[in-house]
Amino acid sequence: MIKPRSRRGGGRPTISDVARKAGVGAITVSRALREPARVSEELRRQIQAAVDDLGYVPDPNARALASARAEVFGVLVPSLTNNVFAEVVRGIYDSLSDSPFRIQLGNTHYSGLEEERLLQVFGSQRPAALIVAGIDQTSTSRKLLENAGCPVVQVMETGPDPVDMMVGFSHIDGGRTATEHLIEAGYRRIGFIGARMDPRSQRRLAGYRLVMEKAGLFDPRLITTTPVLSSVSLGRELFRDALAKMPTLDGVFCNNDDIALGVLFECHRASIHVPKTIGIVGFNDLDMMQVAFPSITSIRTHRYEIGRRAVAMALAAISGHRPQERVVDLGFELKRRESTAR
Amino acid sequence: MIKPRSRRGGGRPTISDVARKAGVGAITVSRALREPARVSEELRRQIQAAVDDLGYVPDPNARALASARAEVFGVLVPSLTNNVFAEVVRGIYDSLSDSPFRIQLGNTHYSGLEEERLLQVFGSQRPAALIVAGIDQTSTSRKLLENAGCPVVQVMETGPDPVDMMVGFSHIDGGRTATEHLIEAGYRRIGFIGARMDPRSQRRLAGYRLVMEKAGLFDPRLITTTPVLSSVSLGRELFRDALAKMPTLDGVFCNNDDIALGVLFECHRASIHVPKTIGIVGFNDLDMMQVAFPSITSIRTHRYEIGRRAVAMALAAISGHRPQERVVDLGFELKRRESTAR
DNA sequence: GGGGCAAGTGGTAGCGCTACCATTCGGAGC
DNA sequence: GCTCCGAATGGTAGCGCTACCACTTGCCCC
Repeated sequence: MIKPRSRRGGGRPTISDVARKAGVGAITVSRALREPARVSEELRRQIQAAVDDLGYVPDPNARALASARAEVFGVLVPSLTNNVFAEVVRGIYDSLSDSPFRIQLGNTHYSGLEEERLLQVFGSQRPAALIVAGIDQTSTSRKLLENAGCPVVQVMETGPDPVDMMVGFSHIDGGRTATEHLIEAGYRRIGFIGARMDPRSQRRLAGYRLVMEKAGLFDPRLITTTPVLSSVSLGRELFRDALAKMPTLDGVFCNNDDIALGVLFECHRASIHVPKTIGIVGFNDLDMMQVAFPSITSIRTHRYEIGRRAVAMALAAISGHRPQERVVDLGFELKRRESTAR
Repeated sequence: MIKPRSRRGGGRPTISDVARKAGVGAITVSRALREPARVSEELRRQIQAAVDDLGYVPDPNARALASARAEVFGVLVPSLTNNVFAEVVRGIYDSLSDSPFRIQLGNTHYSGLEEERLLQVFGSQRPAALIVAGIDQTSTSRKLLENAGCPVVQVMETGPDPVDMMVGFSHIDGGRTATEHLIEAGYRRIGFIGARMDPRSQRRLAGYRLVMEKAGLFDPRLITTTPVLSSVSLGRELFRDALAKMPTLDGVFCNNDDIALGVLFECHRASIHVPKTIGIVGFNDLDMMQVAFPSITSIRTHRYEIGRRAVAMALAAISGHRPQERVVDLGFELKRRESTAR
């Protein structure tokens, strides 16, 4: 006694239903869907008709199992709410929206261990590509990436030793540029304020320090940081700390724009004139920086473009045309605004 | 001639490798992994040892195919960069990080058509649950949700007719509360400024209108909206438009906090005193509202909690304990601040 | 005019896992 | 002592798809 079909499947049409209806073999349907060029015009039309008629949608799980490759991009970012990564992710989504690839997004919470765990999980799906934020993976993570058997793109930063490919920019140079700008604008007692000091923030700080030392302006008491997650209100508090520690402060380079905004608000509240008494430079150049009053000088980074480029490189690699340049530096731009126009 | 194993598989250990090593049947391994209670202590230990030894990780695709159910939560939001949805998504991620469920995140770009397309794609995976933003699905989307064969949670809003479950709050009431507050604070020529007027913004506007009409203060020229995506700089522009149209404006209820911040900055720039000349109320209560100078009155919404609750309800439904309350209203809170303290 | 070759099509045999149904075995119940 | 039952385990047969290898044409080339 044989139950005819769909004992478990829930009765959705399968590829054989389509094949039967179109009067062809199942493989031909499979091919028509994946490599239309290899199927004759005629059959393609018949098959398409059958597909439309039955409302057939291929089962991605069966597909992944049979081909040992899932049409999934694994994406690992340290935060979902940080606008910076949200923009990168948006770039990735927009670039993949017309492709068959799905996206598996993971949140590492800035934790190397969490990253390892997620890479393990993602790897078990045999993804088509992996995009990970940062270049400071643990050695375990690095090994997982190297053995993933798919293109890997590290994003947000550039560095000397890519697992596979990289798209980003130099955070040291960003920190350097911001600090040089403050010095050129005439500021001398320039503080660094930073929250959630992840490796990228550390490098911005390193850039700041290089420039300050070279100018003979460095003083460790100018630096105010915390591992706490960044926010506008934290920016305000850190600025107050910095000022208490160093009342002669005349400028600040902030870790990011949230902090910069917090500094600006505190200046308003305490009637500290910006840019006369204090100059402010942010990092990332969120939309609101140009609207703020006074508008805030910031380092514009190309987050959305990083996402797009990462996908483009991964897709190229998947189709066998691995790009010449394994490391792409998208740079950044200093946006001079009122907050440093002394 | 038989090639022994892993013709395509890439040589990763499979469940039969584990079974052989542990000296048990493959099913027993499967059970030990999924329902440990049904396997004896003894075998469980042996199996665990074999798993650890081989570094076995189950293949989620094979699992999904065999069980006709993927361990995936499909999540559909209209924007990835809007902090409001980012917070909801973060709540969802945090709630699922210790579960076997993966997350498939889709970006509908506020488009009903895009939502339909994504529901189609997500549905083809047989997800364990679906979480979608909003309650205004197209009839096609609604049908797809109803036939998804899994728990469905609509989030961000409450309404009378859930597909399955709902977690959110009433945007009409939010708009009403914000407007009432402005009137109570002594403002009369109260404008509404809104960007990207999605259904939720429309309902906030409806709440505003109800209250204004009831108070005999309504005037259509008080309303300034645009379908353009919201941003701080757009808030500034819209406020200028509103003021040009209606110079006697003495208060604004903003669609969201970005717009409110743009209004505040423009007030600074134009030396319009807040709250004396203009009162400002935002919506969502982002962290920066309380730091702004002057701090901005806003309607605090519980985005993160909405994400967590949605997952909790879905998980309960999956395990067969569908919650009594199908519609959960998490409410909101008016945060009175300096921007309306006349 | 026969071999060679490419294009088009199909059959078979899995991919790695779990649903479904045995099967075994020890102990409770009469 | 026998039946009955539940707990523990295993075998078989797929889930829906694609890799791999035929096989059939038609046509070009020498």
